[in-house]
Amino acid sequence: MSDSRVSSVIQEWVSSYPGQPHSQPLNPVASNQAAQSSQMSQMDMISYGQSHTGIIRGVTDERVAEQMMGLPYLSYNTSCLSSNPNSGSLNHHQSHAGDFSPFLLPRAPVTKRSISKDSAEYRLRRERNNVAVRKSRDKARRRILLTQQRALQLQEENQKLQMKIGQLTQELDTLKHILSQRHLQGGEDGTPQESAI
Amino acid sequence: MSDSRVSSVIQEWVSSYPGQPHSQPLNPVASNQAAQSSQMSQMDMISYGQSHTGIIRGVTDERVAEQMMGLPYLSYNTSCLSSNPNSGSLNHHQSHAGDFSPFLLPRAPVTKRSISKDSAEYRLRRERNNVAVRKSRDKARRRILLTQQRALQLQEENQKLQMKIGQLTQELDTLKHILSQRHLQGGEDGTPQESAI
DNA sequence: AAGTATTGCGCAATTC
DNA sequence: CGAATTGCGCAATACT
Repeated sequence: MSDSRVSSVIQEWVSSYPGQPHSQPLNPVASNQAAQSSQMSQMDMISYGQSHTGIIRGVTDERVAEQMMGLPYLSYNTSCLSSNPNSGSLNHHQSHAGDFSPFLLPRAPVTKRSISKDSAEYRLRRERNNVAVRKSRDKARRRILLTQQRALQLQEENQKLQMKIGQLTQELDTLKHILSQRHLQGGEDGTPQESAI
Repeated sequence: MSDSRVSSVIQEWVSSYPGQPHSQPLNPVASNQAAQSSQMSQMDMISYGQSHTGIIRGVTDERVAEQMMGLPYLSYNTSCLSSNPNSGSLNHHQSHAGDFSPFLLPRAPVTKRSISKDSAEYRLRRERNNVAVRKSRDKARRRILLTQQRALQLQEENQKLQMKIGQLTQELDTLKHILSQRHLQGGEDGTPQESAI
């Protein structure tokens, strides 16, 4: 019956959850300055490595500052400008970190690799990532949908099972009753049969 | 037992789905040029309507502009959306252009209220929206989580129920068998009780 | 080391 | 008008 249908859905659902997607987000990291693209555009450069504090920010931008402002909703720790690896207390691989002593000067930019936003390579990367993002989100949407459907089906199935259990239980009680009656009757009087289940 | 726990979870889950969130997405609208903030920043202005060819601002009337805003003009063009995961798609930026209904032409500077991105009001709006967005997403995340938990619990419960049905069925078969035996045998031997089931 | 997959974020358009 | 949603691109990460 519907079993086959359910099964298939479940299967799809299961396939949506391979082991573990990745690892739990748990990443409250402050990658806040993301949207700063608007201002960033002025710099037209982003450093892929640790573009540290001073470097990027601190540049003439009001918008950023404003964004840093109060967040009524779950305040964020806007304070540090991203790039700070240990921010969220994440284990991440802070890999290369000790290089610069506690005081790194904004200069000595260990600049990993600055890429011009005009660079063809940059655009290529961006476009690829955008594609990946869309793909990933579609996937997520489908997964969520499947989970919802799965939940609904399980709920239905559950009700049916409960119902069945109710029937079986009742039937069982009846039989037990009948049996006990007969047992008592052994050879004595003859009580009615109660054929009705 | 666990019932109470399940119930509570279910309740939470249910509360996460008030009737309908809003309405189905279905909105493939081309809001693509969103990220252009980098470029936009140069203009420092955004037109809420469709800026377009030459004519853009020139009108300052907010009210009128806002009314126009809600019009579903260029809503449909990138119909590529629906269910189509086509990751590799390059669909998406083709923008809105030339397809308007017979009436209403681009000519009337349908210009919307242009708001300076420097404007305090703008920043205020943005910040509020950002807060709302975060809130909304948190909510969504929680909802998804609840759905997953719900599905898992239902699954467990299901297994238990199946198991129980198996037991009951077996017990029932046994009793039926016993009963049939007695029926046939009348009142002779005493078949073992098989109390153990 | 390089490429893809995820995730949080802000923007802007829409919906309520 | 204002809050809630949603699709999108960006950048930082996580994973391969």
